[in-house]
Amino acid sequence: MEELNDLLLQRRAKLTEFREQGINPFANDFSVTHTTEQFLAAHVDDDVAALEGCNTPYAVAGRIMARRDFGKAAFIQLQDRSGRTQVYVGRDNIGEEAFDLFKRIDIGDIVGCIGTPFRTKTGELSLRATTLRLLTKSLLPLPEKWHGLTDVETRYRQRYLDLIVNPEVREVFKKRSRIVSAIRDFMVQHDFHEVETPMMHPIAGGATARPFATHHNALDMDLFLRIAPELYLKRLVVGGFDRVFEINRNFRNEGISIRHNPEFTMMEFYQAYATYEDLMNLTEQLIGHVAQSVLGTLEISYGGREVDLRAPWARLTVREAIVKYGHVDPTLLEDHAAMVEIGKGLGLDVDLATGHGKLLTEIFETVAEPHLWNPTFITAYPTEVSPLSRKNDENPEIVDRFELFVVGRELANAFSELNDPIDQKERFVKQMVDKDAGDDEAHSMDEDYIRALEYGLPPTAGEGIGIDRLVMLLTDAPSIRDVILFPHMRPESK
RNA sequence: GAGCCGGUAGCUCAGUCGGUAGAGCAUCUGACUUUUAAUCAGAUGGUCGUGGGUUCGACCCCCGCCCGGCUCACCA
Repeated sequence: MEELNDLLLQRRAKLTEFREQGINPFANDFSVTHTTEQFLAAHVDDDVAALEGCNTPYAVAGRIMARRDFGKAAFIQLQDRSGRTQVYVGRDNIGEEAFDLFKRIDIGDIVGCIGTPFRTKTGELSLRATTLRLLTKSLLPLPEKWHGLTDVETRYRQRYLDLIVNPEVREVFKKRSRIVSAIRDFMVQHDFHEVETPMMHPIAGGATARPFATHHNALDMDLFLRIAPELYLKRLVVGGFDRVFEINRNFRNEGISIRHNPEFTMMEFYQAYATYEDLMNLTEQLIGHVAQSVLGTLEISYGGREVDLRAPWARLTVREAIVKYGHVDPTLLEDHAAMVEIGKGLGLDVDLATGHGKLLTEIFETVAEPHLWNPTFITAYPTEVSPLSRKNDENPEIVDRFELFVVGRELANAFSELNDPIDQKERFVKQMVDKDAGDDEAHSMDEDYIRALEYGLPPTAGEGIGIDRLVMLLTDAPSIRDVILFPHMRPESK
């Protein structure tokens, strides 16, 4: 048996009372004509006198967020998807019977009001209700009006409550929606074709990460939630979709942090007959377009610091960044023993057996990444850490790849694709060796992908952009949980 | 997975050398027909995350566990 405290019992008692009086506490027959925003916008310029004779009826509906009672009249704040408006409820206007009902209506209840506009003594445009109906009885009390709901655990677990009481949270998610729309608009304008590829993969490929495993009963086969759509999207380029993109979830069975959620949203796109350098230009334009259309500016603020998104963005190689931010003597960059010592000095778990490319990457991440505040493209990644990238024509030790960093975080990863099926097969084979040696993040062999490459993948560049992180940047959110409606949580303890 | 911090009324928070828990808002009762965190008077409301231990006595001290936050590790 569920235990109910006084607050809950009182509301249930009112529910029963309403039913006994023939009032449906979950009515579904109220027609709304306007949002609160439309109502306010219609009369924003009208003064007291102009509204005097205004008999235009407005029917609005929403949740009661506050009420201020004066015996035979009251003001309530009605909240709908567009915002809030104040409604004046007077006994003389709605009648005695309706007013009796109104007196038993709680904050949190959802009501429908029909009325006409007027301005109060203090000048606030309000709705004078002539009809007020209960549409949904709320059985749980809302958080306090002044401090609201701040407990982060409750905010994430009961996002509906967070959304009811915290308008800035609603704004973040509205903005997230506009950001995704702006991205789609941009991609479609640039002749990219949107697709959806499998979320359940027999082989988890396209990235190095531990997957979630699941099982298909009827087929009696193991499947993995995808860690990246990459290999499917490139199959589509083979198929002739020269420009494709997908915005969807990836799943990685790894740690949770302020910037990692087990499921996260990524846009991946592929453009045939383009190089990673073309994608740097496209990325500047894309993020510029999104920021401009959603925020109206390219000069934004994150965590109290200015971020300048205006193109062109800085471009540095991994080695240049190490020299610039790590103050490393450039003549030592290729001296493995010296660099191992520098790595150890930084507290990295490296030794002489560590590959030079991996070593440089780790040093870069430690000394440079946190300083890359304004958008910066980092290029010339070691081949060793880039199994799917095309080797640079002049220097096979590096690949044609960039990563984009903003506010000290990786936001995008892109490269000219490896389209030589023989080279690709060799790299898969090497990964299989690593896997057998115990590296459970190593790539698996994907025979069908090799077959697709054998038909011929045109020269192509591809990129992945972390949508959650982009939203964090553009909404000034400190944690990825603030931009994911239902972030992953352990089950509530009973 | 490790370290640090936290969990007290519906919400936001106090609290004590270890002596049986308090405020504001919400709720309930009453007053009030132009308020803006309305106001005034009164009242109700708690297994102090959970399970042990120490103690005459534990919200407080000790141990285990659960949940969360931050940092680190893995990674995007």
